[in-house]
Amino acid sequence: MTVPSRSVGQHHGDLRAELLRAALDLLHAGGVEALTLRAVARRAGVSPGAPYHHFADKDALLAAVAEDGFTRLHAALAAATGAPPARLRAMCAAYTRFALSQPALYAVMFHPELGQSPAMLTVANAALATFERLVAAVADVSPLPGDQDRREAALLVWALAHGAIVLHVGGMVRPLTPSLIDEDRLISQVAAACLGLAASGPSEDHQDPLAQGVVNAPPATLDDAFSQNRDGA
Amino acid sequence: MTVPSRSVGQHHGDLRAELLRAALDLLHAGGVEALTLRAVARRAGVSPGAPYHHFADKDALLAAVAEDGFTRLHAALAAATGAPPARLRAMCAAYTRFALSQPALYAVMFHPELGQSPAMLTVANAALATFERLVAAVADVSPLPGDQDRREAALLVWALAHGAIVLHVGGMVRPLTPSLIDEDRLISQVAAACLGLAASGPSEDHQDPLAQGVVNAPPATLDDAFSQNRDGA
DNA sequence: CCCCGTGTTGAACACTGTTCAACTTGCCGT
DNA sequence: ACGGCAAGTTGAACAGTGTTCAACACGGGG
Repeated sequence: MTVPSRSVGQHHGDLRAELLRAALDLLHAGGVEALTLRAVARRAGVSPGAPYHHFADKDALLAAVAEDGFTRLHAALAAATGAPPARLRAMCAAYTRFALSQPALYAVMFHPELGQSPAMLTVANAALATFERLVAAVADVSPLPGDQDRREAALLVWALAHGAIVLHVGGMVRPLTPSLIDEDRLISQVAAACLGLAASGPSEDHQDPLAQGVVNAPPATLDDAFSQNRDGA
Repeated sequence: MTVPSRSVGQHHGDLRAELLRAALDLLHAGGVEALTLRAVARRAGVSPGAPYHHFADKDALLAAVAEDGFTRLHAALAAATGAPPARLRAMCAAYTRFALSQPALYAVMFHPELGQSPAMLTVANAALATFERLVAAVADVSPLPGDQDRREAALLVWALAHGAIVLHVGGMVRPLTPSLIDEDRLISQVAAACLGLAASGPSEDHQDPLAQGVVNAPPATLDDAFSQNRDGA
């Protein structure tokens, strides 16, 4: 059988990794549309049919690229430190910075009609788990409104960050509000909004140190609306 | 000169509209990747080079499709009625329903590395203006936190809805939390979260009627705020 | 030593977006 | 009423894409 994961290959020493590297280079250089299978093979110095011995499909290559991206995103999120409330802000900043620093990779990761493997979803799930744990930590400080599930709250935090980033890099926001939202401001906006969304319990008793940013909404008390919506569904 | 917008064409009575219609049909039937320029021409019964006399590019066709989509989205948003807080919920529901009922069109509208024309951005801006006015109305009821700009608040509302929808239809959320988020639940979540995000002022004094049905809450008694928003527009 | 299987090639196929010379067709001026 | 003009359309072509496949090279095991 000779498990194929360790067969280093004859001609090029493990071509698979080199293909992934070439794909990332092309993605970083020329965007998503420059990431063609033939160009990847060309850049790796092999024939156009060679990648099919390492990836079943172009989508499989894309999925592998996305998986790698999610791994690095997970690491970037895990590197955000601090006490729970401030850490959520640091995490949102790390997330936004990751996406804005390599938007093409981010697009591949999240626009995956182009390739979406179970392995990729596993890593994506791990990244979400980081968010989820953090939202749970924030919820310990100021409890989540109603009986809102922490995973759903984390999902909403993720959705807000993702939506803001996608609208921004997709060129939707910038022409709408020219020069009003730059990158740093976007980071602050997302971080502040995520904080307000994740932990929207009463907090005027303890002044959080997170209240110093650009916008930073003081949390409110809409718990009843949330909870009443929750039990109805 | 004979302004070309009214030349109905010789062979087919205005082919441009028929091409757009064919594109929408293909989009609805087979998704984004089925929307090929040749297939559009095939479905309209013309040769593959014919569309180039009505659209400069494939991206121009896509942009026209997106523009039409934004027009219909704008109409759907404007059709959401009710007093400000409940109306924001109805609007989120209308938005989510629009996106979920035709996800391929929504993808074309918002993933526009494929075609993005000034006309399309104008219509998109109009749709955002609807959100913005509504957020302003909600802000009149319960003021926005801090000195947060209303346009930015509307953008964040939009970002949250967009992110949740994209993660949902992109298959990111479903496999992560299987069978936990269905469409109705997503609508409720987005609506509730948008409400919490847009108007995060104290609200325990007046029990909002927005806390009941999933969509289309009966109107409340906050018309003054709404009218105040209306005359401003 | 030869054989065998993995890895690779390069040519092929069907398809895409795009261009262009030639042709058709309706409208307008004279 | 007729000829000409310009817009509309065609169908073939080109480059480039994803994908497949018979043939070939090269390593290690008998």
